[in-house]
Amino acid sequence: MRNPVHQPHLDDFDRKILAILQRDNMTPQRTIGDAVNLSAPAVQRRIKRMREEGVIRADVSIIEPQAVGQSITIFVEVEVISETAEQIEQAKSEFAAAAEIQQCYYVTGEADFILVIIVPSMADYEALTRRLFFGNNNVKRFRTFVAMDRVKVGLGVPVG
Amino acid sequence: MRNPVHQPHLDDFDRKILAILQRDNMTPQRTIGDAVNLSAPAVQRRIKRMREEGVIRADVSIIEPQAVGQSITIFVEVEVISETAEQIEQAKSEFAAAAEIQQCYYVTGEADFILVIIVPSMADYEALTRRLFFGNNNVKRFRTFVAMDRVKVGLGVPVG
DNA sequence: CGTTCATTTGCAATTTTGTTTCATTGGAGC
DNA sequence: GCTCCAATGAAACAAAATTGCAAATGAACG
Repeated sequence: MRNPVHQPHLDDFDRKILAILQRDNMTPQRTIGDAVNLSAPAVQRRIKRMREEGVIRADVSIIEPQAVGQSITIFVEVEVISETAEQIEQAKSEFAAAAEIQQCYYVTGEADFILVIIVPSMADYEALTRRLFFGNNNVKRFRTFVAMDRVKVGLGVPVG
Repeated sequence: MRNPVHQPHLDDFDRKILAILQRDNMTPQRTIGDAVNLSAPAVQRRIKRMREEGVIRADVSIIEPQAVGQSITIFVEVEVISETAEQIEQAKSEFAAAAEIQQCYYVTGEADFILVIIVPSMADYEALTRRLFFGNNNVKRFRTFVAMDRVKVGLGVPVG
């Protein structure tokens, strides 16, 4: 997979295929072909190309966290003290390495990082804060938001 | 798919299978079988069961937003004025319906909702704020964070 | 300790799906 | 109008998923 996504030319077929795949990537290519008016091989070639170009990043099963005992979703805004390139890179790799951190973004605004964390219990979250925030002397402060309802969860993007 | 996930008994096999699937759900069942020491049909039955139980929510392709011209990721904390059940439900369905809103959580803390938004440009975001926030008289205030780097993005959960 | 019953498994056969081959089509440029 | 190039569909082929079935496993009970 090529890493930088320059400006891959995606036509209408590609976009329709993507729309289907990001809803259900187990859809048979023949079915996709019927939906977009293309033969199965044509669909397959386009999918293969988009994978190689990095348009399609991954193909995954989405697991219900509750089913595996990870029932609490938490947002954290983290503000750091020093924002040198080195310190930021350090924080990024630390956050990226934590299994409990499902998503991590480096942002502008009143915080530096926003984290999405999944844990089995608040006790686990508390332990995590000790390890990740109190145990890191470049963290100035952090603010916690506990999710009561995961209203809409996904990684779908508008393609049309 | 059964909606409520009661207490599905997941054994070690199931968890190992899930770990593989949420990394790459195109892995052949035979390969999974080799990895977990089970025959392909056994793997397939377990996957089928976990789909029916709702342990596996969906199977999707992950698309690189930039590749489809959606290059800006934005976090928004939304605070509402009235938190009656009715008003909250109203807000939930409104946010859930917006294609630009990739994720929406109802949270405790200094905000009521946290949104993850994907748009092609800041102009689009500005238009969206007018429609969604300024055009909604139950929104007290909202705070915007623009993502400079998507350090870690996914929906994987710890299964081990 | 042995029997029974329900569940899960592996193997083999079948069906479905993915992949490759190859001749054809439809333009773009000359 | 001709050539070249890229993309396509039909058919053949390969690989994977799914099903049927008999055997193995394990727990409950006598």
